[in-house]
Amino acid sequence: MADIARMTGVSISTVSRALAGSPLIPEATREMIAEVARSHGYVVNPFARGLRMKRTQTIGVVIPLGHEQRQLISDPFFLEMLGHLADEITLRGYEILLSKIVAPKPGWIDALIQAQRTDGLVFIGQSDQHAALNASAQSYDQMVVWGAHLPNQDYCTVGADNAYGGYIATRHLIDQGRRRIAFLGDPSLPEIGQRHAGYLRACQEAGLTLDPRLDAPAHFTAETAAEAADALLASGAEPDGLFATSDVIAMEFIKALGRVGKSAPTDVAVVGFDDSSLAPLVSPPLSSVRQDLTAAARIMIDLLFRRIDGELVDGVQMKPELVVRASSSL
Amino acid sequence: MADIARMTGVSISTVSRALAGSPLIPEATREMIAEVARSHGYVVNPFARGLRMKRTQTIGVVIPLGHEQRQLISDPFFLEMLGHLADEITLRGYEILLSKIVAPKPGWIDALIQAQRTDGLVFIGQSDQHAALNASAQSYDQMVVWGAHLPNQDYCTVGADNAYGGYIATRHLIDQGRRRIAFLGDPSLPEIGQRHAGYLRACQEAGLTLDPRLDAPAHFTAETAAEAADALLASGAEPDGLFATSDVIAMEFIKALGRVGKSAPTDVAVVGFDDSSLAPLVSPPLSSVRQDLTAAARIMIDLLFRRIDGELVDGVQMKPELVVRASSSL
DNA sequence: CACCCATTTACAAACGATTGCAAAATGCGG
DNA sequence: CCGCATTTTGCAATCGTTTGTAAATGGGTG
Repeated sequence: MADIARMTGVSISTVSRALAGSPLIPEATREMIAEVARSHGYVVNPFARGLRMKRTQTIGVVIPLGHEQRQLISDPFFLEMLGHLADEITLRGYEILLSKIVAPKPGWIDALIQAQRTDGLVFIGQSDQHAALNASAQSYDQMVVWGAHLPNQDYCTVGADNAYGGYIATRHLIDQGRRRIAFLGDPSLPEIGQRHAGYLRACQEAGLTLDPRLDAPAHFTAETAAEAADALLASGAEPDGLFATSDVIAMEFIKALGRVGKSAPTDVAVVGFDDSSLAPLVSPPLSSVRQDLTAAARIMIDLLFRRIDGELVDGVQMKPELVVRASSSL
Repeated sequence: MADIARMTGVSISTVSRALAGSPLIPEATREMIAEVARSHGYVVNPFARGLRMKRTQTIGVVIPLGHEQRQLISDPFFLEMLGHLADEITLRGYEILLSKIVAPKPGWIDALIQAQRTDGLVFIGQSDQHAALNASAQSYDQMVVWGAHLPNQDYCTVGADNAYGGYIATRHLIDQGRRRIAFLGDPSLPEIGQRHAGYLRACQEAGLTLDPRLDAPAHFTAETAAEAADALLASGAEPDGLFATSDVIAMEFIKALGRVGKSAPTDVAVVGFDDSSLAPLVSPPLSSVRQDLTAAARIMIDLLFRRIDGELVDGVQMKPELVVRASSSL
């Protein structure tokens, strides 16, 4: 900056003010300085600026993977969400600091905050870190989390109405005449727990008596989902409908069906969750509960910036919708 | 840091040296200081540190999307690569600054460099930015690019041997008795161009005369791929084999086949590229050319750090392998 | 006890910006 | 041509570190 000052014959402070667009600098001087800076490829040093301003112009995007280290790799949901978040953050002239946290240690969120590298944090999913998020939210407001809204929760979440999503998916299966409806997912995760509750409510409303063997835990990775699907089919529970809590799990189940000589939707009608980009591509095309991730990302970043500005805005819950394709209707 | 110095009764410089692990500080003092810092949740301010050291402890990961804005969203390749890169970078104690560049403007790479926010750059793919990469590489060494190695190229690439990949895919189709082998992809992109060359070589070696209608351009997004697939099938070219340059394109083609009452592999044997996580999930399971992304990411980051240390290492080309599944063999 | 060498520690100058305050330049009426 | 109000500009402190250099400390020696 000293160089630019010398070249333009003004002082360093004038250059700084001109480049920052201060009203103290007349337009003519300002343009002249900007032009010299541009032609010499000069840009302000973000570290010096950050040091002085105590602002990083950076948003941290965090992908917490509790026990599911490989989830990131197999589930397109993360990339779709990440892409939309990146667009929204870039749009506001901020940079993105990405953190993939594979085995969270106690205090990991506080470490992220203490590091002072970001002006705010977005978490893509709560994973199994509800308690940690709650603890950190006590003293740090600049964070927004994608996920379920839980009772007694002190952090700001944006997410689909998971219970409703589980309800409409199950309800749709019942409307198709299915009676032995299975569930595949890991209800210990907050979002999945709520989808599970919606599933139970739909079953109860329809007066279905639940065979406990139909209610199977399954993790997010393709491998464990395949095992869970095989186990479900071998259990003798004989499902004729399935609500899977992700598209990847649903697809693994359909493959498992094939292994025992059955198919969807003839033998089992299948509904997934996320309506990820691969749902319409597979065969049979997969019915799925759709969340609007473009809107979700916009809302998350909007809320985050308002929180950064000191406004303690609340979270938002979005209504998902069911997209019916061939996997669930004959 | 001044606070920690006061608490421990030493000077600021001693604290700094202790926390940096300098050999000037005896172990006892050093542990004491570290303990006080830890218990008070103190960590050095990365901006002050970066300002003084001219080191950011950050690697920029860049996803250039030339004209294919939506590619990121539909192709799992990026997430798989990003996940592995993140692991490797985190392992070395560096942070990740993510940039998704949707419509590159002239000078965009230099802007990234000038911004001085990173110690080095990794590009996931060259997109159509070969010239820009070459230009920036003249004066900036700390970058590694995933993609094709081109003649007269001044930047460091890591990538699969695309020509070989195209060759083994096509060769496999020929071995299956197929004679009218189509190509779907956009050869104007460097990587795809090389895969195309491999395809042509395999066809020539087998003495196949190429119907130009079999050689169809197709972009990476699901929508444009679907159009290209429909066009190919409507052209009268009557392919009995297909080499698609991504799994998503291959899956779109298989869907298009279904729309005209045909199927894979009976009517057309299909091979994709990337062996992404969805390839084994779809039906029929998709044959695909596999690149080892775990190893690729490790190599890229390794080369990048050696370049940061001033060692002008060359790029690496990796041998891909064909994974045969049901889509290409009866 | 003075001297010297090795360890430890402290001082102070960068690093590259921003900004409150004061000084200089400008414009304008009298 | 002077004085005053109003722009413009510049000085210098500050942000939180690192690190070269110098000083202090401690423990043998002669």
